[in-house]
Amino acid sequence: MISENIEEYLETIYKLEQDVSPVSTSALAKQLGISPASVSEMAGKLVERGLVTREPYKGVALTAKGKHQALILIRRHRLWECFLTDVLGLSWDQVHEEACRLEHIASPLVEERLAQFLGEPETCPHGHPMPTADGEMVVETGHPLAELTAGQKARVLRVPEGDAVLLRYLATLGLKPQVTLQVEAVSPFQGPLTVQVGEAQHVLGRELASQIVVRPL
Amino acid sequence: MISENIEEYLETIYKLEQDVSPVSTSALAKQLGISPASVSEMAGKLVERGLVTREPYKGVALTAKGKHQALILIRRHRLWECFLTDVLGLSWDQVHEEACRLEHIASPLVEERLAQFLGEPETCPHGHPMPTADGEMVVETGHPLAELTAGQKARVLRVPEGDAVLLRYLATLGLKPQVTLQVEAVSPFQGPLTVQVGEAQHVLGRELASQIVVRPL
DNA sequence: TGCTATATTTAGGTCTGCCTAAAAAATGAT
DNA sequence: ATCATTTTTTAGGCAGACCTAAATATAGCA
Repeated sequence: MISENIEEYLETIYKLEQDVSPVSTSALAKQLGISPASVSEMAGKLVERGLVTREPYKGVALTAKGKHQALILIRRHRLWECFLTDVLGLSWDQVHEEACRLEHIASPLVEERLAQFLGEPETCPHGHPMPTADGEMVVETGHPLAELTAGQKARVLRVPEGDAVLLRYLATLGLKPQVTLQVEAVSPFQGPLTVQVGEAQHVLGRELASQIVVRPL
Repeated sequence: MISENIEEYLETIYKLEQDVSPVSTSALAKQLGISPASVSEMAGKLVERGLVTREPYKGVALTAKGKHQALILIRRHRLWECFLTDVLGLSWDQVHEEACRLEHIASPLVEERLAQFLGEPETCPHGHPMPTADGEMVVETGHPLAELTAGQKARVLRVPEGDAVLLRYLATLGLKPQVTLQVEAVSPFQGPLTVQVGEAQHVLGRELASQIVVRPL
């Protein structure tokens, strides 16, 4: 009844809405890699189905129903990611793309059994929280690493999930969820941060550091 | 490059070709649950892609390329079936349908890792052989249970995979691959067979018995 | 052999989801 | 406040995969 396509829209709208709501046509088009015209057209269909509300020339926002759907999708996505890393041993930069396809497939039964088998994981391999089976999600509040000051210690909460190149780099630094680190120095004027991770010290660009969410200790 | 749709066609043609080749338009249409007209149209596209050969008004047959593709699909299908039963604990009547969707998703990497994780299974839960990663399959020769005579012992090789109702019934009889049985009696005039399975005796209609493939002992 | 019944193919149409190009609305800079 | 730029929407089209109805080919039987 809800096509894979529509599922992709819902998920993408959900993610973009974390930053700004409503989500503009162009932002959605860019993220989905299709033309704004197509998005505008599809927005109408999503409204018809009661999945989003729309303010013409402003953008779309998920309804409760749409949000619920999106969270179910995100749950399935993240469960598959856990499966692919923990069970099949894929690396964390490979699993997002695979899970993007698998998420549309899992029936509620498979979703439930998979969650049980994995031990009801609380986060995906990148540290993002697992929505519950009934479509609720609690996001642990944190701060971008870039906001810390010299001397502060913190634990990594989550890292971006979609950028494979970035993830491979973070893996070499040992910067993954649960790891604790200490900021050694913060260069002024949006300069890089020096952080201690385990035995090693690394210099991180401000742009990169702002994408890593941590909890100061 | 090859759509899910085309994958379904290839798989279905492969299965129907086990009985008769070339596969007629109407047989394919019936199996896929779509109109003969649509099949006829798609047959042309499959020819263009070099996946089948076609004799107008006769039917289609897989080329080497098409057959290879089909076997890869069947491998993925059966690997997912193993996963769903052995790992997630679904019953054998539930897994075919789920695997029909999953088979289109597995990348070669996931396929390989899944096979390793499952211990390179030789058959699916219904006893059908697993094609190799390079698209080869050896089918153990057997006989329909219906062909046995009274007194013969046999081991079950495989049962039909697609009919959930049938599978639930067979499960209650304990008639699954690897099980040994003995034919107690064969009623004449296409009548039922009486078979001993473990401690129990069951009466099987001839139609049912002809769908169960066994190896006489 | 000829005719009827069945199977197959062709023709024309629908729906989904994308596209480009053009029109309309909003934004922002002077 | 106006005008140029950007964003959004509308209009018209295309491809994939399905449909029904009509035309054509095959096959079985008298």
